[in-house]
Amino acid sequence: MTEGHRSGCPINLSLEVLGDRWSLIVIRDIIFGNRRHFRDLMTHSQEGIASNILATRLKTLLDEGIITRADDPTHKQKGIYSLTEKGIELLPVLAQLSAWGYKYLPVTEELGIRAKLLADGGPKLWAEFMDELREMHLGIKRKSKGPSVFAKLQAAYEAVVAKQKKK
Amino acid sequence: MTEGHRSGCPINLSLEVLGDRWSLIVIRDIIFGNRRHFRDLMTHSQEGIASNILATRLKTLLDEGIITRADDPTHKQKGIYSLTEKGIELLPVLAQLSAWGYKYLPVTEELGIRAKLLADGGPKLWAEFMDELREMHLGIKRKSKGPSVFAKLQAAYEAVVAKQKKK
DNA sequence: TCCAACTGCTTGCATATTGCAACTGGTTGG
DNA sequence: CCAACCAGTTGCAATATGCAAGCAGTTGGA
Repeated sequence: MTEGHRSGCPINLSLEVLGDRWSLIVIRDIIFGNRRHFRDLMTHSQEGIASNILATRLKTLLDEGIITRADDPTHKQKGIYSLTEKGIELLPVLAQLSAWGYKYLPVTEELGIRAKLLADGGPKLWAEFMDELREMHLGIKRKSKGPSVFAKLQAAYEAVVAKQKKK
Repeated sequence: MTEGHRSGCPINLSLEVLGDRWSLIVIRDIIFGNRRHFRDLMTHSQEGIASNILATRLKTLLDEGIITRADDPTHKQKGIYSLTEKGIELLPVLAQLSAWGYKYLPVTEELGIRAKLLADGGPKLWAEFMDELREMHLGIKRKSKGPSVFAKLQAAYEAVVAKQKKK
């Protein structure tokens, strides 16, 4: 039942899967940056993840059923990584974690804006975003209600960056 | 501003503090098990944390202002660890993480019951619990509304354990 | 008064993980 | 045909983890 696990506690089991400095960073970039390829995740990472670490993380996320990998029809070597429902439901975890970080840690303005919008929007906004993720990653159509949460978060980020450049 | 940090992203900064296999386990035991002493945290841990690891984690949690340490008047060597407001506000993070683990990982019944109750109760229950934690750790009185969330979670856990023994 | 048990840790050492940089084998488009 | 791009792999040094034992002090009971 609990073979190989330290305990059957849900928090512990979650930490055994996600409790390191990189796994949730990868999930974050897939969700908020819509990065779907290996190179994309590696080179556009704010934190500069090393290729071997990215490779091992993607492997364990695959093994855990948090993401899937499909061949990209446009390029024989490219793989497309997608979130599963299990992966999509990590959004509330990321949202709470980012809300806490936003409140208590030295967040930069441009990288904090998404956290602020997510925290202000609350669970209702998260659910809407998760529906968009289901469309993007699982192909499940949703009733579109105007501009997507994804687009709004992205636009807010870019607006802050543009404002900073003017200074 | 961001000295020594990989990036100013709130998720990243949170992971730099909490992103390992043990930090949130310690917070969990303080919150849900009300373990306040070193030995208490060490010997009653479900996962069997080693003393050196516990010591380094407590030190970084102190440095980060997530917990505080006070001398125990009943024993010159004992220290009492308490949560700060910053630590108490990790409850929603733990709640989301445990909800995810409860849904997707091989949780045992007795250790999953708290996750279930927390998930069912939602943010309103979490807020109530956080008020109790403020009373227990910060000495901030609250208007008591009958049995505490802490007690209810503990009772539910013990009921499951008792039921299992009968079998 | 003495001693066993308990207190919060520290130390030494083996093993595992991380992080960096270079490299591999293959694909693609011009 | 070749430079640029693709998803990783490999080797190696530095760091972190995990285990067991030990330490200096405190406490409570006989």
